[in-house]
Amino acid sequence: MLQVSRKFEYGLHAVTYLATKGQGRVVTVKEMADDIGFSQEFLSKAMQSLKRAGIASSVQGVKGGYTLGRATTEITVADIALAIEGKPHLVRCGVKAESCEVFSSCHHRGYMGTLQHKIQDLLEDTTIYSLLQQIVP
Amino acid sequence: MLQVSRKFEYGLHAVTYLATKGQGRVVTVKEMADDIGFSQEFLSKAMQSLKRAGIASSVQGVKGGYTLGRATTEITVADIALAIEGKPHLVRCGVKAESCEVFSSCHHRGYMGTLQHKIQDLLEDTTIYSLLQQIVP
DNA sequence: CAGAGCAGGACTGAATTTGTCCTGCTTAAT
DNA sequence: ATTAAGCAGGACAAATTCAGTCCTGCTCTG
Ligand code: FES
Ligand code: FES
Repeated sequence: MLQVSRKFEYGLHAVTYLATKGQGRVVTVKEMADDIGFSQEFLSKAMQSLKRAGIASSVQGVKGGYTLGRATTEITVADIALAIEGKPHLVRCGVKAESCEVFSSCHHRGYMGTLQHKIQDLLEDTTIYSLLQQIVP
Repeated sequence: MLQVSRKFEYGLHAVTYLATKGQGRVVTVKEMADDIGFSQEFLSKAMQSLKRAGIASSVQGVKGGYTLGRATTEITVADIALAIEGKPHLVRCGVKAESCEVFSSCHHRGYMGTLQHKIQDLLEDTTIYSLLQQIVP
């Protein structure tokens, strides 16, 4: 259906939220969830993915929580998508060739590949920094 | 997961298939399905969607089948996507606002909107004609 | 050492996708 | 007129994916 996953939306919200809080500030999942209006458990999953990708970094124990792992100019929307949804596969043969019954006779595999690339480029062109700039106050 | 639906793949295959057969030629679903290697029943669904959108036109009765509804230069990938998957909704609030719990506090709705537009533009930029040109013989 | 909070696996329910089936309608050919 | 090929489309079933919950363990502060 060419729709972004909910987990990705959670992640993007979380990152912009952290960004507005400033780099140093450690924020707990509960605080974020309450503040934004998400399910705490599920947001936690998204944060874990972001952490593994280095986009967020975590502090454990009491007084723990999450911060951004790097500057907002160094985080693109593509990074978040990759962290949360994994490598994109616009078509099935992207994940494994056998999933396309007609692999050998396929005429548009090449096009779909470049299309995916172009979409990827769109996502890479937007950093969190520039995303925040776009907000009208 | 930002992946195109199988039905769309079926439809795209079908359109390029019809295109290579020439405008006048009426092709039956069975022929297409056998030839390409798809499930006849399911391909039939895709064809019905294409028909409703005017991309394909059908001939009923014995000796019936499908033809392209208009010239290959007048069919874009976006048309096929629209016919088969309906209007695209990259984010949920695109379909209805209530599906976003945080509609009022959302920072990236604007961006997602323009992103969707850009993707749409990519799809509109490719006609079936130009797609067929790209095939290396 | 108690408790706040992250890490992550397992699991469940919901939603969507994918595919099949069946019935009816249209028309060419006999 | 009858038959059969083929489209139209609704209903349904299976499979897959997504969304969300639960539970257990680990880490650190006070
Ligand atoms: S082989 Fe995958 S789209 Fe054709
Ligand atoms: S309101 Fe829909 S993405 Fe924010």
